[in-house]
Amino acid sequence: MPTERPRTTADKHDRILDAAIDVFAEKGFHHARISDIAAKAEVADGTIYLYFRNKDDVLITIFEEKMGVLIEGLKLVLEGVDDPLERIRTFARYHFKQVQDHEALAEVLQIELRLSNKFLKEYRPTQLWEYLNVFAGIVRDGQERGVIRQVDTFSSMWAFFGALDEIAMQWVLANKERKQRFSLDGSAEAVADIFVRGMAVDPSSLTAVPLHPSILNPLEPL
Amino acid sequence: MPTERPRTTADKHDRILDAAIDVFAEKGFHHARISDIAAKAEVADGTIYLYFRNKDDVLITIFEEKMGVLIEGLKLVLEGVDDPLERIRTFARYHFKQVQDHEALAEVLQIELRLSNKFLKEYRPTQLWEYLNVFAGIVRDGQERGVIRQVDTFSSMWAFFGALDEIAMQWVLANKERKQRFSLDGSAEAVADIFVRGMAVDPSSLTAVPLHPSILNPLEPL
Amino acid sequence: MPTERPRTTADKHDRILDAAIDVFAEKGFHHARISDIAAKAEVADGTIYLYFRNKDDVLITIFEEKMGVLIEGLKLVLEGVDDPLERIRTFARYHFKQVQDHEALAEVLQIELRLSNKFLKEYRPTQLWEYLNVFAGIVRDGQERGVIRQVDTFSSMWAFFGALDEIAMQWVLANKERKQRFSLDGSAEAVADIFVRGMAVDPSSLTAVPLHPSILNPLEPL
Amino acid sequence: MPTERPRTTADKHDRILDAAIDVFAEKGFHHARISDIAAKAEVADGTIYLYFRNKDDVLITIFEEKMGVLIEGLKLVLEGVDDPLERIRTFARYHFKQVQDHEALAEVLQIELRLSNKFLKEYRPTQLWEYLNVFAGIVRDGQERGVIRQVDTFSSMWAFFGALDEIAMQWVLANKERKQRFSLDGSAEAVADIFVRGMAVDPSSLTAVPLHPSILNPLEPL
DNA sequence: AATGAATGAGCTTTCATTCAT
DNA sequence: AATGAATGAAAGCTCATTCAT
Repeated sequence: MPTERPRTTADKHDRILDAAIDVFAEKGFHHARISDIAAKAEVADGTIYLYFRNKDDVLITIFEEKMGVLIEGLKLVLEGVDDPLERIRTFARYHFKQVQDHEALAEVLQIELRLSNKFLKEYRPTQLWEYLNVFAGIVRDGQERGVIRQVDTFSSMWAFFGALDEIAMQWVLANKERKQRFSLDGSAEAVADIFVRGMAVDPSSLTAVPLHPSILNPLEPL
Repeated sequence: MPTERPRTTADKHDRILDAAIDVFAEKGFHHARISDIAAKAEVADGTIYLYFRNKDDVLITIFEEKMGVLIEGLKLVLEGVDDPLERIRTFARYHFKQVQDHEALAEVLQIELRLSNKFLKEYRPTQLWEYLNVFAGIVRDGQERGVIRQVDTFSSMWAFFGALDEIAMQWVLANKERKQRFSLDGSAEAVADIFVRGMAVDPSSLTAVPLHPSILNPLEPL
Repeated sequence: MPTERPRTTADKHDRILDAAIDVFAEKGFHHARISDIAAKAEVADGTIYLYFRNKDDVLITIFEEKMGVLIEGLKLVLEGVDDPLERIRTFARYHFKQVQDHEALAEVLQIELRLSNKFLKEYRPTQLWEYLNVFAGIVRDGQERGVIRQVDTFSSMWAFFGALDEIAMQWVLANKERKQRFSLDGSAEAVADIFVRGMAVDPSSLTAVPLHPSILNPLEPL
Repeated sequence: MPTERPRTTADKHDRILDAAIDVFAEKGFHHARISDIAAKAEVADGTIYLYFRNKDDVLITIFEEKMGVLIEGLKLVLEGVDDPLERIRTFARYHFKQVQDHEALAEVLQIELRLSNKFLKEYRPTQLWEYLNVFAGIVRDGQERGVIRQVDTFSSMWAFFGALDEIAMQWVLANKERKQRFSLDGSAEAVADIFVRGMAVDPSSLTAVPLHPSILNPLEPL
């Protein structure tokens, strides 16, 4: 099976994926050529087909493997937090932290991923569901503990992810100059605050969070 | 300029656009051929280039014109509502109502639009900003009236849109069988409730909204 | 017959031809669009087809009509010259004078005419043969009068025309700056001198023509 | 760079070029399809783009490479001739010999080359200038030796080339039947004789060349 | 006679994928 | 396992020409 990583040359698999992330981020999935990826990974074009079924498979593998790492990391940071409401804030902070730390990957996961019809129409993004399931778990736990309202799990988890995702996309799409005035940290607090208060049983008990304006001129199109 | 509608044959412009919405929704932007659109619109391939510069222009025009209509409609329904918090609920209901009533258009606006690199990387979606500006206006008004907290406008508006958009995408991507068990109406209330409570100055005054589970098996991947 | 000029609107025929000369000269035959010609002639695209069979016909008509005028003019200037050798010089001077006075037309006749496969492979340029026949007549007359050697008529007439044509093409292709340093008048004398001496029975009787260098840096490619 | 010949498959480059010469000669540059050339060269369409940038590049490469060979050959035959006036005759004979020996190539160089706007308006035919420079060199040498008059180098070299070129074109354009009655050898002597006598310091010393009529009915249009 | 909107045939070029070495 | 030359399908766009008005 070509997708399975040959042990002896494990680094080629990763070199191709890393090259693909850069090329996809720079040119977009559809304009990225296999030969671009091959050149950047310093392998022959044909070699890519020893490790991946096709171009779509490269994209999907990026998604699977990188999401796997993200989920691992997410679970790790959540281990250190007990309060369900605080865990929601931690989730939001973690999400934006990863976007900032892995900008090219973020661009691919945010944007280019959607460029693959294969992905949107045939592929079932299992890993995305697992990522969301972590949120659903927090909510269920909070409900059992009586600190989170009986909100609709499906709607709230997709709403939460959609909120994070959309803001991340705005950040990814922002140019350099605008990025400097764009505080993802501020956005993390703002979004988390809305969801925490919106889902808490007793929002009045929450300490007021000072306003962290995420960006100047919020209504000026990018 | 080819994009300008010749007065004498006004309907061809619209016929092409409507055909394009259907074809884009069915095949996706990249797999849709100009000849598919032409055939569905019952015009010659070349005729499309009398009305639009190129394939991208067809997509962008769909966006511009249809978003314009949506914004008009949104403003209209909001005119009948005074309370800022209730206006937020109205916004969410309107958004999902449109998705349900114009499914093919929704699919294009949700998904295919993003397939165009042109759109994401060069085009500035002014109309989207105007759509969001309506939400920002509600928030500012609510803050002046003292019913909405001093939330970060930029983060909250994109979070709100991202939440609506993501749920709408899940609905659009759902198959028939799953769509039947998927209540967008329920989602509208759920999402609106989170944002209203999350941004309200005094959430405790709000009547408890009964849970409308939007979907069964929330965690079963589509 | 569409090529026949309708008497009532004679000017449209000419306006189209003149517009076509300019457009062909500027863009080249193959890159010139019928709509370009129509726009410049201030008529509708379809109108051109009332006067000409097709695009090729426009080019061929330019050739036929304009060559006709050139032949008329050539015969006129030759009427005033008796000596066969001097008539050859007059021919050369006339040829280059026309090129200079009708630059766009020259460009079309020199270059664009050859772009039409129709012209080169199917069309018989009768008018060109008549133009050359004038030269052949001069040669025959000179031979009868005993001042011109028994040269091969066919070779000498095409050689003469080729010499004039090639130099004219270099002038037409030259840019502005180079054209200023390029004396077609000088070239006329130089070429005529070679042919006159080359074909004269008694070249030693000819007065030496002072050198008129036609251009500086003769070997610097255009 | 695709134009650079990969060493391992050297013959494909030449096979494509030779196929292109035949196809261009038969159909003309504009009507020749890449797929025609590919079929004749027995390669895939795409393969052509591994060796050439585009269709224009195929034509230009034909010109560059074949002219290079012609220049080599010209210099070679001239090496064996010392007298400048005789070298001019040798040049003319060589030119027409090549036209006869490489008819398809001649047709492309004569005619189709001019069909490419790229060639005439952007490309600088350096090799053509080098070809002419050989003639200029003969003239300068003859002038130093005192056997050639102080003729204008630029005018005389283009006139000489134009004369050869025009007669070659008439031969190329002639049909089979007419070609049989068309003696390029006779034309070579006739043209050379005019130029030699026209440029010689002392034409009277030259032995009279017997008339070789190049063609019957010189004035009957092809 | 004149218009110009509409037609649709036609073709270069790209690039994911294959496979002989 | 690795290479990279070769393949060939696929489609957006142009523009000469037509014809209803």
